[in-house]
Formats: sequence, structure tokens, C-alpha cells
Amino acid sequence: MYDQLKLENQLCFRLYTASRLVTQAYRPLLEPLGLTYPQYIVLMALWERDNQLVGDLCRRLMLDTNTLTPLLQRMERQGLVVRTRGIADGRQTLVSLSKKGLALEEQAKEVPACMVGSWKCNPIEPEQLMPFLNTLDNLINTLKQ
Amino acid sequence: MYDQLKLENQLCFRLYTASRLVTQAYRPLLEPLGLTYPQYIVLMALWERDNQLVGDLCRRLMLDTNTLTPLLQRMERQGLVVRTRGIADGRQTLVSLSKKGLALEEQAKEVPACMVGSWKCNPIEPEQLMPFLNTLDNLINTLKQ
DNA sequence: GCTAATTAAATCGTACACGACAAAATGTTA
DNA sequence: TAACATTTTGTCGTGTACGATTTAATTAGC
Repeated sequence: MYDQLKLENQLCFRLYTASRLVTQAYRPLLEPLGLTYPQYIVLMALWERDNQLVGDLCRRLMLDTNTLTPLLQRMERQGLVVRTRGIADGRQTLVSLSKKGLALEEQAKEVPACMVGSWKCNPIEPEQLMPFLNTLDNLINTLKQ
Repeated sequence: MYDQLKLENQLCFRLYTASRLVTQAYRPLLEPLGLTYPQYIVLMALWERDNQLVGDLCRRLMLDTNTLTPLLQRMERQGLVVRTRGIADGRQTLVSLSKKGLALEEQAKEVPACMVGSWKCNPIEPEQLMPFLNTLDNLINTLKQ
């Protein structure tokens, strides 16, 4: 039994588990809005800036087109976004918020506070939050290459 | 535009991205062993203790049977584990390492060091590692309810 | 201006995740 | 001991992830 193969010693297993559990915790908040978590982050990107190319969203969300295209197609079917072929460059696809997608922002603005409020005890001390976020950002930037 | 809906301010988006990128970084190391990341953590649990029930693995990995059962079935098809019906309690399924699954530990023991070694710069300062892991554990424990 | 290389999205196949449900075995209780 | 509840695992459907490949449009080179 090698120590470096113990689950306790795995950074990645913790990240994997924490990510899954946080996403699960979002579900009851997003379900009333008819959203999954990946759909929610696509909308957040579009609420920040509407009318983005598929490639813009890929870079912003660090997802590839083979994930985003089907996701955006489902979102278009649900009437959350509109996809239009680029005029200047016919290879591009422009993703825009529909009226419904734009209106959802008003309901979604309560979600982050509800998320934090649902925790009985605070899992992160306020003074630990920034170092924690910085470490995550360092990790992400390193792995992005 | 609500500040709390900006991607920069999302703890969850960072966790989601970091988890995906770390899992991607494992791929080139696990592919030669014929493993995916979820299969690797199942094996880590079994290398720690062989002969576990499906329910034991569910609790250990914090995954439900609807994820683990198909995962274990694929691993059995690949000859990594053996699933046997419980003798005393016919509802149970015991998961054991095959000879091949047991032997893989020797190759896998290099994986964690290779992972760290593949980073050009160190994304986590040594003195930040423990606080970071503790915060992740707090988060996981809070969300486990 | 015609062909080759490049780029932007989309498609395809496989493997997770997970809510909802089903099935089978065991416990419980009147 | 027969009906019912509980436990353990499995199945099903939908939605991601992602490597590999394809398609369509644009650009570069000659």
C-alpha cells in the first residue's frame, strides 16, 4: 500500500468530490428556473456580455465545442438563447440571449445568496476565502498551460 | 448586471473548472494503464482495502449506485475487478480486485509524482497546501449534510 | 483564380453523473 | 407466517465531458 495512492492524500479526489457536491447543492435552486448548472454558467457568461461567438464562450468557460455545441442546442430548444450564423464570417455562430434568457437574470440573482444561506455552518472562514480562491486560480492557470 | 452573478465571483465555477482540468491532466498518465479517472479512484479505494461491497464504495467515493454500478460493470468487462453476489445476504454485491487490477498498483504508484512533476511552475505553495485541503474538506463535509 | 492550409463549429462514440424508478432479498410484526 | 416495510443493488433516461473526426467557410500561396 503506497501512501501516495491513498484517497486521503489526493488533491484531485477532493476537487472532484467538492465540485460534484456543490453542483448538486445548486440543483434545487436551479431546477425552478429550468436550468442545469452548466446551462447556468453559460447564462452567466451571456448576462455579463450578450452576443458572443461559440468560440468566445469556449474560452470563457474553458470548455470545448464538443461540449458547448450540444449544450447550446439544448438551450436553444428550451428558448433560452438564439444561435445565428455569422454574417461577416460564415463559419461563426453567434449566441444571443432570448427574451426568456434575459428575463431569467432577475430570478437568478437570488441564487448565490440562497446557496450560501443553505449551509447550516459556514464551511469557509471569511479570512480563508481569498487564499482559497487564489489557490484555485493558480491551479486553473497552471493547468490551462 | 449583478455582481453576485459574475463568473469571477463564483466559487463553484472555479471548483468545476479546476476539477475538470485536473482530471484532464490525469488522462495522459492513466491512458497507458487503460484507466479513466473514476476507474482510478475506484481502484485506489480497493487497493486500500480489497473486497468491498458496492455500498461501501458508494460511501467511500460519495457516489450513488446509479453511477457506480455501470462503472463497476465496465471495469469487470475490462478484467479489473470481479463482482460476486453476497453469500450471507443475497442483496449485496462484493467487489474484489482481479489479478490484473491488483498488479496495476505497481504502475499506478508513479502517477501522483508524475502529475506534480508535469507542472512547469508550482500552482500551490507548500504552506498553502494544508489550509487549501482543509477548506476543501470543510466544504465537502458541509455539503454531505 | 485555383488549390492547399487554416479556422470555426458541428458530429460521433464512449464514459460518466444523477434523479427517478424497479427488482430482489431480507426484516418486521401482528 | 403472511403481509408489509426496509435495504441493497440495478435499470432507465437525460445531460454533460471529451478525444477524434468531419464539414463548411475563409485565407494564403502561387
